[in-house]
Amino acid sequence: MSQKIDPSRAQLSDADELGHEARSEGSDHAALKLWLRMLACTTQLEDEIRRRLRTRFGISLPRFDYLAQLYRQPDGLKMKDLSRFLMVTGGNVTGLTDELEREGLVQRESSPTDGRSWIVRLTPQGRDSFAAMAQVHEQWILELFAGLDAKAVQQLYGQLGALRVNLVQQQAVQQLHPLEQITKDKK
Amino acid sequence: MSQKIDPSRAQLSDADELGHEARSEGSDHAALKLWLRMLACTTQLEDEIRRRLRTRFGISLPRFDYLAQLYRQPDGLKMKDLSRFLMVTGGNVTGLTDELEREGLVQRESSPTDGRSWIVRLTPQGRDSFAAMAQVHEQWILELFAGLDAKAVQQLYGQLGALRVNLVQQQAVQQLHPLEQITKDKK
DNA sequence: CTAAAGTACTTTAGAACTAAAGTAAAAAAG
DNA sequence: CTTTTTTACTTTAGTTCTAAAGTACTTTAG
Repeated sequence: MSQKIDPSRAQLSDADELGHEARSEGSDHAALKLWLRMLACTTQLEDEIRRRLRTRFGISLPRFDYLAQLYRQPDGLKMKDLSRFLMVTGGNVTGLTDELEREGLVQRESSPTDGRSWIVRLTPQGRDSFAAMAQVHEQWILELFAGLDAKAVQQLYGQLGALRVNLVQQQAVQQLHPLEQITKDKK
Repeated sequence: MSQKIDPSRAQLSDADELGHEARSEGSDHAALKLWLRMLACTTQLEDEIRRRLRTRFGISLPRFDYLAQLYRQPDGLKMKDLSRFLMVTGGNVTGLTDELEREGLVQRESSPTDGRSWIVRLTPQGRDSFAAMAQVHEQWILELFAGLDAKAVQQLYGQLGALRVNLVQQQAVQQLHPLEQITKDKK
């Protein structure tokens, strides 16, 4: 039997917890509380999406992200660039590429200009598979964010942007998710 | 040499990217873009905190979360409850407990009422260690969120709360982070 | 009571990563 | 040129998790 925890029973009831939280305005620790709530929301969403990708398409989130990155690069990408875009180590990209190549979704081609590099590219099958998944994926997101109206979405987006500017300045670190690039391009 | 990626060079420049994002209001895919930005912010913050905990205190984020959960339970917790609160499997709690016990930060005691259960509790050393770490941790959060003023923090907090209500309703899933409970209790 | 079902923890195998070292090609420095 | 350094990928060992099965105790139903 699985040991996967049942989050529905975790901790106190929704109403109770949310009640407490609603009353905590003006108290100290505001930034810490915000951070912990952000973390909880994101973790929960990510786990749910990971679960759906697994059960519906039999694919892991890291592989989905990998394919998303290649999807917008018809000419393929060097593995080094994939590693940068996905923010993972080169060793990880090697392993993912091995698996996805074995499954026929991507292919390695040796670079004509650099004997050290591989160019990785979606196969036609990989392109079709990802296109189908991306469409369903976006529907899931719309559904999971249905609790927020358009105005709240825009506000959140803007505030998180400000947060990110601060992080970038502090850490000289910045990274976009592959799908964010896709949506940007679509206008 | 390490292969850890250098996110400062990843993708396009900050100004370029953020410029594009600023212009994307009113476009389609708003929820998807919000989600991807949330994910990017949270991942970045989490990685940074993980890194700081590692270099400053030599502790992993999962262990920090584990200690945070016990910190507010002077009478200890059953491992089963720890597993629920931390949203990880029982096998994971077994492993973490083994390590933290070996390091002298927590101790197992057999439950007087249930022969199957262990009660896990911080040792005095564990309590002192965590208290010191938690204080520094909160300073880090204040610093990383310095880009947001008090009003923005409250707005974000509220909007994420609404998002969470929706998630809870959809999934019957709900979970608080251990530190969020701590701050709630402190008033 | 006793059998069946459930629960708490542990163990095992495996997935998805990282850091660090290894190999080979390219670029830079002399 | 030739040497040194850097770069692109791979390999290896180790970490942190999960799912599933195993063990032992407890609860429930007859």
